[in-house]
Amino acid sequence: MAIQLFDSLERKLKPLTPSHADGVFRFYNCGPTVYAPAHIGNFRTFVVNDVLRRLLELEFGADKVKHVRNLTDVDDKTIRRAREENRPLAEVTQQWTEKFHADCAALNCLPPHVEPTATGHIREQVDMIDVLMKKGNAYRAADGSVYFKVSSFDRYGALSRVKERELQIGSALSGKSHAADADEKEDVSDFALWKAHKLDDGDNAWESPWGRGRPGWHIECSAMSKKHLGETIDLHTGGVDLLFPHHENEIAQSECCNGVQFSRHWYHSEHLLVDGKKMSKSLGNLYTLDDLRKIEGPVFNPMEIRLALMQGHPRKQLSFTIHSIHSASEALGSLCHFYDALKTFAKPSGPNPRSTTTPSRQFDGVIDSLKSDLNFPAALGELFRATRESGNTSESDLLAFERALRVLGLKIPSYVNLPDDDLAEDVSQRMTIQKINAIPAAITTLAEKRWTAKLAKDFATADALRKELAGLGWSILDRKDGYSLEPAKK
RNA sequence: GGCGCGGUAGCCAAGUGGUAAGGCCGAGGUCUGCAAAACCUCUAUGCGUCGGUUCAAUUCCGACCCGCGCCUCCA
Repeated sequence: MAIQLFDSLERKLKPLTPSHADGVFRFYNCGPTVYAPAHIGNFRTFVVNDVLRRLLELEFGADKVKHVRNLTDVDDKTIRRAREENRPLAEVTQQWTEKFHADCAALNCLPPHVEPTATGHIREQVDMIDVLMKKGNAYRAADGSVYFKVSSFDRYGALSRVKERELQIGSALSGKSHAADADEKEDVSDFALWKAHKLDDGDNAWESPWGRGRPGWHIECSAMSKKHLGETIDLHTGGVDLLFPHHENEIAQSECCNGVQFSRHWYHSEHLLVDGKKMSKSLGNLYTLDDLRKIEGPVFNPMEIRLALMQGHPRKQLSFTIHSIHSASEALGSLCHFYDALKTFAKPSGPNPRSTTTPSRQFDGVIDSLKSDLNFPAALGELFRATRESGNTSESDLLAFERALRVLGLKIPSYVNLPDDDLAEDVSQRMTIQKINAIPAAITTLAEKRWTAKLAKDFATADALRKELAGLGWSILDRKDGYSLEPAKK
C-alpha cells in the first residue's frame, strides 16, 4: 500500500512516489524564521513533517529520501531583532538556530538532510531573479526593488484559489494597504523578489544587478529547493498559513523561471489552537517549549508534548491546553509500562535476536493509518488497541512495537534494558535517573526516614512523613523492594 | 467582501449509508498496612439545528446557527 497524502493543489488524496530516475524522493519543508524561540504551534508542523519523513524512509528506504528544510535568516523580523539588540544579524540568527535545533532534538525530530539558509544562497536567488527579469516576469521599480509581475503568470492563484482581482478587493475592503512597497509596485498583487537597501537594514545588504539590497522572502525557497532538490520536486510542505501568499508565489517564481512544474505534490498542516484561537503574542496564548518546561517543572518530558501535538489529524485544527499535556503524559506512561513488560517477557531467543526475528503484524494498523493521509488519531488508536490486545510475550511483537514507535518518533522511557539493546536512542531518557537527580537532599532524608518507619511497621509515623512529603510537593511510591520519589502530579 | 475548514460523550479526538476507534477524566473491582502504581470492567440509543433523499443518515443533499483560519514576509 502506497502512502496516500492529501494534495492541497489538486485537493485530493494522491500516492507519494519518487519521480527522478535515482528513486530518491525529494521533499522540501518550509522551515522557521530564526529570530525567537519557535512555539509549539510551529512544532506541530515540524512534528507532522518528521513523521512524514520517517514514514517515507520506511516506505522507500532511508537512503531514498532527501529532506530539505530551510532557515530564514534574513527578513524584516530578524533584522529588527538584531537592530533592537544592537548585535550583528548573523549572531542573532545563530543563537536562535541553535535553540531551534535543541528544541527539535528534544522533540525527537530528525534533522533534515540539508538545512540551507537564505544568506547562504544569495547568488542562487539573484540568478533566479535575473532569469525572471529576462523573461519579463519581473520588473525593477524606481527605488531599486525588483517585483514579480503576477499578471505575467496565468496560473497564479491555482493553489489558494484566490483570484488576483478578489485579492485586490480584499485588500481594499480590509482597509489595509500593502504599506511599505505599495507605492513602488505596478500592481498590489505583485510581490518583492529583491528589496532595495533601506537605512534600517544596516549592513545587511548584498550587491546585485539592481543595486544593493536583500532578497525577498519567497524567492529563497524557490532558489534553495532548486539547488538542493532540482527543478521539479516530489513534495513541498508547510503550515497552512504559508499556502498564501508564500507557496503561491514560490510556484509562480519557480515555474516562470524553470519552465517546468515546481512541485508534484503540496501538503499543508493545520494550526494548533490554544483557547480556541491561533496562538499569538497579542492574545497571550503562545507557548514555547521552555514555557511548558517551566509549567511542568522537573517532570517535564518533551515526548509528552510530541504526543500531545499528535492527538489530532494534521489537516484539522487541534485544540491544545495544559490538560493535553497531562493527558499525553498518562498515555505515555501506559506505553512505558507496556514496553517494559514486553521487554521483560519477550525473551530474546539468541545473542542478537533483533537481527533474525521478523516483526509481527500486531502494530501494522499504526503504519497503515499513517500511510492513509497521516491519520495520527487513528494511528494512535491502533497503537493503544494493539497494545491492549498484545500477549506481551512475543519477541516479534516487541519488534513490531518498536517499529511503530520509531515511525511515530516516540521515545519511551524505560526501566528495562535488553543486553543487546540497539535502541539506545529510544531509551536514552531514563526517567528514574532524571528524577533522582532532581530530588533535593532534604526530601531524600525524609523519604529514608519514612521507609525505615514503614519497615518497622510504624505506620503512623510513615503516613505522617508521607503527608509531609506531599506538602513539599513530592509523592512517594512503594515498589517491590523499595520506593521511588516523584514530584507530585498536578 | 473573497477563499477554505470545522461543530461527535466532562475534555481531546477518529470514523462509517446499516447503527459510534482511541487517549484523558470519572465510577466499580483485583492487588496492597495505607496510598500510589499496575491490571480488569463500565461510561454517547447519540454524532450543531431544521428539513429532504433512502428500507436505513451521525455519515448524502439543502437551509440555518455557531466556531476557526487565510486574504498582512505568521507553522
